[in-house]
Amino acid sequence: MDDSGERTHVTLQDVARAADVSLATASRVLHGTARVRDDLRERVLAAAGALAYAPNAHAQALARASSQVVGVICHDVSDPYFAAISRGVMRVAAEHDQLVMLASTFRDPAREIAYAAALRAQRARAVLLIGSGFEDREWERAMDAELGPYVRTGGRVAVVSRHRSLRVDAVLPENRAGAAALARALTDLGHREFAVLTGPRALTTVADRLAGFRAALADAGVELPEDRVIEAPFTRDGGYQAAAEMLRRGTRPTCVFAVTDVMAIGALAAFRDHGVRVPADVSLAGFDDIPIVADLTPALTTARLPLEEMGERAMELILQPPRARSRIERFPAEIVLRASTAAPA
Amino acid sequence: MDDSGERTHVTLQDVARAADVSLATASRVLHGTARVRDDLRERVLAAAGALAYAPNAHAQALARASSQVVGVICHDVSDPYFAAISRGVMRVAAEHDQLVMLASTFRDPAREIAYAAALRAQRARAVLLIGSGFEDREWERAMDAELGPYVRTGGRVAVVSRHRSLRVDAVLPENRAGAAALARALTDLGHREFAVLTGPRALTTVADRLAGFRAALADAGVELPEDRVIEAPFTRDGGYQAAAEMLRRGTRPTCVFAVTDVMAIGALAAFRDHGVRVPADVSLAGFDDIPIVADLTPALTTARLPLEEMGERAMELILQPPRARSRIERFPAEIVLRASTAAPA
DNA sequence: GCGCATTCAGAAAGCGCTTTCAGGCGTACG
DNA sequence: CGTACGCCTGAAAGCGCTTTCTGAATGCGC
Repeated sequence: MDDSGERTHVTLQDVARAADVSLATASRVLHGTARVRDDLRERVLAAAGALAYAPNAHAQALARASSQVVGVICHDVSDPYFAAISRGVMRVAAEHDQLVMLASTFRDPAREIAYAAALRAQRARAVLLIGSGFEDREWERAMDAELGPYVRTGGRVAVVSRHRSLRVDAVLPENRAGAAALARALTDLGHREFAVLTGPRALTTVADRLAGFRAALADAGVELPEDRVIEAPFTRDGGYQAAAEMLRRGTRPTCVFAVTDVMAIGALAAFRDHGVRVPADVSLAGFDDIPIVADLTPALTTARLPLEEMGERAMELILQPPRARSRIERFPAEIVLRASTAAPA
Repeated sequence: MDDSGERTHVTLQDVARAADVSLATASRVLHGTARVRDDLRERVLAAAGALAYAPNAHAQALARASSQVVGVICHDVSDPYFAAISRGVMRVAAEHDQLVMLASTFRDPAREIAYAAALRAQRARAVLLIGSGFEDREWERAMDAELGPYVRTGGRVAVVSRHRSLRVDAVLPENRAGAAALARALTDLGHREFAVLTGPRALTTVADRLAGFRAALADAGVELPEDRVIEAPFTRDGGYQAAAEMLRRGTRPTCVFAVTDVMAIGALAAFRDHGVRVPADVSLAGFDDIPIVADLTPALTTARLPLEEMGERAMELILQPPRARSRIERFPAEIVLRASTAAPA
C-alpha cells in the first residue's frame, strides 16, 4: 500500500490530495455541509476510507470553537450513590452524542478545583458537579474563580445536590423533607429513642438530612441529644465505625438512622458483628435507596431518591441552552419501609 | 474593569498584550520553558490572573500534537465490578495528571466502536477497554479498523479481561484457574451436585470461568450436565431469573456457582424469596469479591479478584511507553470462603 | 576598547480543521 | 447571441497555541 511505518496522523489534507480535490470540498463531503458533485464525493469517501482517516477533534474544536465533551465531577465513582447517578448521566450523554469526562475527586477539594480548571481548558461544553460542596471559604473562592469565567464565556454548569452556588441549574434531592418524612414514619412505628450516624457535618447533604430528621422528631415531641449524633467518614467503613462507637458508648436507642445507605450498610455489619439483632434489638434506616440495599438481610428501610433519573435530568438541563433564571429541579424522596425497621420491643 | 459582557474567551494573545510582551514570552512564562526576565514574568503572571486566563487545551493539543486525556470504555459504570476497577484507574490517572474520559457502552457493540472512534478523534493518548469483548466477527473487524491505525500512530491501548486482541497490553484475571480453585474448594466441602448460573456464553469471561469450573469438577469426578448450566443476563436481575428458573425446573443441586458476584446477589434474593435457605438447603458461591458481598447475609463465598489494583495496573501499563512485545499481567483469584457455603446436608 | 560568545525577547511558521469569499462554469432569459 | 444569475469548487484566512529561528543586548576575554 503506502510507505509502511506510518508514524504520523492522516490529515484531511491527505484525504483531499488523494481524492484530488480541495480541502474545502473534502470537509464538505465529510460533513454533508453543502452539495458536492457526485464523483467528487465518491472519491473523497473512498480516500478517507482507504486511509482510515479520523478527524482531529482538537482541530475541529479549535476551528469551530465548540466541543462535544461534557465534564462530570463526583466524589467517587465506586460509591453506588454516584455510580447510580452517573449511569443516568451516561445514558443521556450517549443519546446526545456527547463524550463524558468523568473525574473522581476522592473528596479532595484541591483535586476538584484542578479538575474544574482542566475541564475549562478542554472547553468542555458543560460541567456537572455531583455531590456536596465543601464548607470552605478558600475553596469556594477558588471554585468561583474557575466557574465564573467559564459560565461567562458560554460554559454550562449544573450541580446535583448542592445549593450554595446560586447562578447555576441544579438538581436537588429533597433531603430535608425526606429525612423528616422518614422520621415521621419511624416515630409512627413507635420509636422514641434515636441515634443518628452521620458523615462530616460540613457537607450540606448531611446537614440537611440531619436538620430535617431532627425537626420532625421535635414535632413528634422527641428530642435528639447531640451525643446521639455520631460523626464518621462518609463511607461503608465510616458507618461501621460510627455504629461500633455508639455501641461502645453504651447508647441503646431503639432506632438508628444512618444518613446514607452506604453508611447503613456498614452499621448493619457492625450490629451483626456485635450480636445486635436488626430489627429485633434495634431498627435501622438509611437514605438514598441505592440498588443493593433491597437485597440485604434484613432489607433496609430507606428514603428513596430516583438517582438514575436525577443524573438523566441533570444531563438534560446542561445540554439545554441556559435560561436567565437558573432552573432548580427538586426530587422528593419516597419512604420505603422494609424489614430493617419494626416497632420497638 | 473591562467592557462587560465578555462573550469570548481570553486568549494568550490577550494576556501578552496586557502584559506588553510577545506571545512567545507569555507562553514561556506560563510553562517555565525558558528563562524570562523577572519583571516580564511578573507582568505576564499578573495579566493572566487578572484576565482569568485559561489555556485552550485544544489549541495546545494541536500545537504540541499530544493531549493528556485517556479514554476508558466499560460496559456499565454502575456495575460494582466496573466501578471498583474504575476507582483504581481514576486514582492512578489523577496521580499522573491525566484526564479520564469514561464511557459506558451498556453492552452495545456499536456504541463501543463509536466511543473508540471518538477517542481516537480526541487524540486520547491511550484507550483502556474494560470487560469482555463480543464474539462477533463484524464487530471485531470494525474495532480493529479503529484501533489499528490508532496504535500505529502512537496511541496506546490496553485491555482488562479480554484476550482476543493480541497486540495490546493486557491485565488478565485468572478466570479459569480461579474458577477451578473455587470448584476444588467446593468439592472439598463435599459437594457433588452443582448448578451454574452464567451470563451470555459468548463473553470470554463467562466461557473461561465455566470451563475452569467444569474442568476441576471433572478432575474430582463430578459431572456438570449441560442442563445444569443456566444462562441469563449478566446482571443482578439476571442472577435472580436464573436461580428462579433453576428452582422452577426442579433442579436441586447442593451447591450453586454464579459466575459473577452480581449474579450471585440476584440468586441469593431469589432463594430467599422462594424459601430456599443458604447455605442450609443450598450453598452459593460467586466470583470477583465486589465490596458489598462480604456484607450480605449470608456473606458470600467467592473468588477474589483485586479489582482496584487491576485498574491501577492497567492505567500504569498504558502510561508507560510501549514495548515491542505486549505485556500481559495476570492476576490470580483468591478463594474466600464465607458463610454462604457449607458442607451439604 | 573591540570582538566574540551568551542570553533572552520577538517574529513567524505551522498544528489540522472550518468557513467565508471569489471565481468558473452552465443555464435561462432577453 | 449576449447578459444575468445560480450552483459548485477552490483559495485563503483564521481558531489559539508552541517552538524554531532570528536578532538585539549584554557580558566576557584579550
